[in-house]
Amino acid sequence: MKTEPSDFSIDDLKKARGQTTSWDGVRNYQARNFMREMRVGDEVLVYHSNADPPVVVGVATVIREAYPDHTAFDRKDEHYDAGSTPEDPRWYMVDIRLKQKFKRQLSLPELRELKGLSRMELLRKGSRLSVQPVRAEEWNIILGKTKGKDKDK
DNA sequence: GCCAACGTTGGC
DNA sequence: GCCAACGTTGGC
Repeated sequence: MKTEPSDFSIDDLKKARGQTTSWDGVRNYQARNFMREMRVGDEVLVYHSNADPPVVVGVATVIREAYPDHTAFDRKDEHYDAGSTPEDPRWYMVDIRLKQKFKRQLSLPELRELKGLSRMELLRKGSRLSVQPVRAEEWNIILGKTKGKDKDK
């Protein structure tokens, strides 16, 4: 799951009540569909986009499955969508809780150098999906790398 | 700040 | 249904 740290960072998640947040504001159908596939207990990588450098910063756990994103109903919200109503919601969100903030983060350039990630959605040219699937192999490579880096320090 | 890639909108 | 115009994302 991508987030712009200037908007909501992993440190914001860490400071949040219960280290928990609802992932509202997703306004892309594909991303929404991936969120609807999430199940309680699923783990997600948290990624800082539009950062310098962009980095994978940690892991969070899904603690509530998809439910209507009420920010779409709020006229004053920047993500308001008149096409989404409480009776017939178009947009959904999940709740996640911080599991782990990496001591050493993995930057996008570092990810590109890793073997076995060439098919990863995040690394595809022009990839903009803010919620995207991660294959088990990719997950293991990334987590293994953050552990290795932790030891190095 | 630039711009490529992508999604959405709306005229036809 | 096509596609040009437009807006957004996000790396660089």
